[in-house]
Amino acid sequence: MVAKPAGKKATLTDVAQASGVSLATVSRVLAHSNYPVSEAAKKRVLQAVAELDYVPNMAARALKKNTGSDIGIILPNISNPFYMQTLQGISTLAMESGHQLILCNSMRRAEDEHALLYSLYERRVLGIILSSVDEKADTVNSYAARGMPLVLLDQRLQGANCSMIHYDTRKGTMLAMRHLIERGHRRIALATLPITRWTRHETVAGYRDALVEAGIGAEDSLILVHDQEQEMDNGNTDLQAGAALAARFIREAAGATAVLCVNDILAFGVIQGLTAAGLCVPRDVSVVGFDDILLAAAYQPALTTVRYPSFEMGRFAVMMLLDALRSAEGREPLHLQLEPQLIARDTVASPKGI
Amino acid sequence: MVAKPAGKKATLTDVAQASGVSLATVSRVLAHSNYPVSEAAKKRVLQAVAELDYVPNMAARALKKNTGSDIGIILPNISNPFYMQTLQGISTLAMESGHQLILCNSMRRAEDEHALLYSLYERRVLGIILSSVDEKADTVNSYAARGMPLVLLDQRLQGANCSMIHYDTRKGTMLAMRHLIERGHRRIALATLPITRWTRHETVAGYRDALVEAGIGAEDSLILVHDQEQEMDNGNTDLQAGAALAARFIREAAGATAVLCVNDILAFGVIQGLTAAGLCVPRDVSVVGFDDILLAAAYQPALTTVRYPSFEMGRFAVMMLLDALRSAEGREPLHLQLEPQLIARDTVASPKGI
DNA sequence: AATAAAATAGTAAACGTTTACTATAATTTT
DNA sequence: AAAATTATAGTAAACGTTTACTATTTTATT
Repeated sequence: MVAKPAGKKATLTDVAQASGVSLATVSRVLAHSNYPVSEAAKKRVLQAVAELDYVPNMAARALKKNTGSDIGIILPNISNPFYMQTLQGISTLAMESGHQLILCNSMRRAEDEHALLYSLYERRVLGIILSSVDEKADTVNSYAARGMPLVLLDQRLQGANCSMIHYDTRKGTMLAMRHLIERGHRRIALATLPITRWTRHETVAGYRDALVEAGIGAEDSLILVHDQEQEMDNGNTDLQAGAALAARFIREAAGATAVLCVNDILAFGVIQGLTAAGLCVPRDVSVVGFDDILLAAAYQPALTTVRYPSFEMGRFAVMMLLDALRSAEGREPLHLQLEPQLIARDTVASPKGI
Repeated sequence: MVAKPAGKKATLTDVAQASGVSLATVSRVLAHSNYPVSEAAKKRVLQAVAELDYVPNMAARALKKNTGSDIGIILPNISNPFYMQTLQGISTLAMESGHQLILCNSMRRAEDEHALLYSLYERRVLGIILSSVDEKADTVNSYAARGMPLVLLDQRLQGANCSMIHYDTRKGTMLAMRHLIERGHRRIALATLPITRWTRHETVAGYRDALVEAGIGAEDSLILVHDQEQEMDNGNTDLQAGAALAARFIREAAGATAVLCVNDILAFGVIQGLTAAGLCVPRDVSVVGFDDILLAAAYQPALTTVRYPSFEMGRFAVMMLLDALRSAEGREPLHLQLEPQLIARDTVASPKGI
């Protein structure tokens, strides 16, 4: 409680001296070793600790034991509400299991991502949870080969030799498409961000599959991809991209009665753009999003969307990491796929005239 | 590039051996010391590093140099979009200045917060950015007295002996109130979460001040505080709290034409509750929020709110920390107050009949 | 009562760095 | 050309822990 004036911090040696026992005994008491120590000695040590305001030095411990207890996590963009939930899941489980989190932000730049991976490796983190912006698996594999446990978050990187966790995006997309088709929509647009990640490719595939399945046949002119550079990402860009895509929808997607948006924020942007142009959702155009972020339900009209269990994804990512740590060296990478769920709310209606 | 088979990781000694120079020379090359080393030696060292896939051990370095380079951050709830922006600001500046972030989640529990503070102290972080849920300043002060640089985020803790950064909440509240009053509102309710933190007290004070200023006079029956336990916070609670408060507004705030909500999410909840009860915003009731989260602009109707520069708050928090580190020991704690700004959008109208 | 096992305590050697010293060669300065 | 710097290299002592050994005492087992 009482703060020491200043000066150097007390060390184990100081405590040993003050309590009249050996260095080893002090260490045993303080590191909660299961080596037996008499109650008397324990008491004296604890008292000296309190008197000297001794605080263990984790760097020394980490050096000696040659292992930290931290988990590294690299995200491309912290301010995406979607990752927030995931981060909450990660943090919850990490804390429960006594690990601390080193949070890194790659800002969507592959070179920053590489630098961060390296610095996490330097720190000897236990493992790394990564949502990579690198489209090649080389870097990731080089760390995997060095024995660093890695979990790829929300993606499936071709040729990557590590565990991955992601959603069944194709299925999710089909869920959304069927929902629209069942309500009578035939011309359905897809509003998407650049198709780089695997998950986006899956979305496009699911979109086409559903169209074919329904006997409508795919028509790529209805795939609206937002090409604009996403340099400075202040989190606002998805919203703006949505508005821009709404404009293109009106111009280019003649006769389309519905639009599928690859995430909820994008959907909000689209709805905003549509509304600004005098169109009414869902009367004139139906809209479906992805993710089911917290605000999807609060939106007016409440957003119909495909729910991905983002909190759970975070928890599972940590679980996979811990599991990889427990089991011996040679463990096969795990692939986990989480199930999507359609949440029908108020942005979908039957097209006019039906 | 090439991964080593397995085995122990290479150390400085290994590199020294492989390159035929001394340990000291290797260290000098690798730690970017300004001690002169011949080009020839440097080259040989670098080559050996590549061959052995040597990676420095940060724990050893931290031990020897007796200082880490990490910044700790403790938030009560990561999944609040408001903190997200702040976190982005923190992370951006931290990264620019070469620091890593240890992210901790106190889950709104004071005892967890204490444990986290201790473990950050154990790690010898450079400083801590804290949004405390503890209403006493004792714990914080004990770390401040031990010389740990601390920045309190988004709050002003009475008697705390450390730097703080927060918004001018009272002014922000008055801004919002004046906006409503100017448009003819006379009976204005305040929808708030439990009044624990200093910032909430300021809100209430600002609310009363504005009412008095306008010659209306404060009437506490229009202050609606959501008392419910906020045990498990999945981020959804503010939304639900808002809906609950909307119900109370309708029951208890007879004749009120507007409601001020202490954050945007709460405002969304209130609007939802109001709408569900058949009331129209802003025709029947005007609503104002606080924070201006990303989605406030995208909401339908777009939310009128008081913007707090949350991204900047994050940046400033890191700046204050770095500043405290640069300047010698005895530095007075800083108090920084950020200016609010009213963002007039579509949830405020003149009351009916005017 | 003798022996084996467990409990308790201490000594000293790591862990992988950085850096204060010391030492020598190369370069300036006078 | 001698003296004073400067550049370069090496040795060895920390930094604050943990833990393998060794040594002693206590307790349990026969």
